[in-house]
Amino acid sequence: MSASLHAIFKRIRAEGYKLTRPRRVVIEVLAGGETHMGASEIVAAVRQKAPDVGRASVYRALELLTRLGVVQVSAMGRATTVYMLTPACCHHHLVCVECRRTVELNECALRDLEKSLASRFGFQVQGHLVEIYGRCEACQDNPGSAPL
Amino acid sequence: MSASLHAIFKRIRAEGYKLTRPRRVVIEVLAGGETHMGASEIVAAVRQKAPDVGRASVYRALELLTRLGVVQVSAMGRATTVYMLTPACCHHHLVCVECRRTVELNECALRDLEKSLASRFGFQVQGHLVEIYGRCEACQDNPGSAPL
DNA sequence: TACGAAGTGAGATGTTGTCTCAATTATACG
DNA sequence: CGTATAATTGAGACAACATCTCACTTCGTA
Repeated sequence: MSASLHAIFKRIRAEGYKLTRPRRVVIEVLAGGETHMGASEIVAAVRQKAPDVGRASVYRALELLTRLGVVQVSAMGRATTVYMLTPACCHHHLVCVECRRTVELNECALRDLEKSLASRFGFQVQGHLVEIYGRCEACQDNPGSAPL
Repeated sequence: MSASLHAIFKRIRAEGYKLTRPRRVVIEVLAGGETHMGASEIVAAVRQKAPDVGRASVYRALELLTRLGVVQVSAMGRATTVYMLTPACCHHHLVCVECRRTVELNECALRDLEKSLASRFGFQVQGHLVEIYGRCEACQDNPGSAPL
């Protein structure tokens, strides 16, 4: 699914950051849980594995991991941010704007684009996220019935 | 840039929703401001044009407009959601994870994919958003110096 | 023009994210 | 293998962001 935990740990050290308990546990939680989790879910899961880890450290870990490209943040088409480990291979989301149900795709239309960006803008690409918004089959008939 | 305001207003009525003052002003603000705005910016701008509009109505309008595909929400690679009018044509973001500076692209690698999704999943595509994460040229040398 | 449903404003409430600072800990080095 | 030290942490205050409730207003229809 994504890079092995070991590889991620190594990466953190290689970038000059310490591999601390909060960081380790956050990564483990993200790797073991749903494909994408809300902040509160992550905090809860982390504190179940390691009750002495503070909330702030979870956010700080997510911040760092996002900067390193290990974690991606998405609004999933609404004003609720979710976090996920950056998938090793390309990964698109089909997000229903009514019910928020999500289909994950494993195809990629962007490999070539990504390469050209590096040379044209001097941009160091870490990964990308594609979100396609619309209504899933179920919600085309009864819009406005979103569960949340 | 995006569909004309008039077309959006028509669309709201066509979907059976009322074209109210808060909704009109939110759309005008999004059309007139930066390409993407934070929630608080939008609220401030709306209240400048129409001081009697409540905060909740701004959020409600954004919610509706998102469901209609008129507005898109993005986390811009971090835990801060921004809102923008859905661009008429394809629109990619290059988001720097260090400083959050953003480059906008006007090319599209997804037209074909989008079509095939409609038939394969019965998904009614409204639009898509591509976010490519990495470090911009300036931030490759001094990571960790993000302004926010 | 009057009616009814949809939408609204205000502010309480809930959630999410950030900050500060003394105490702790991971790593490099002797 | 200890020790120095700079990075990191935990707790909880704080701030920002988002949602909810409910009495009142307004849009669109007839």
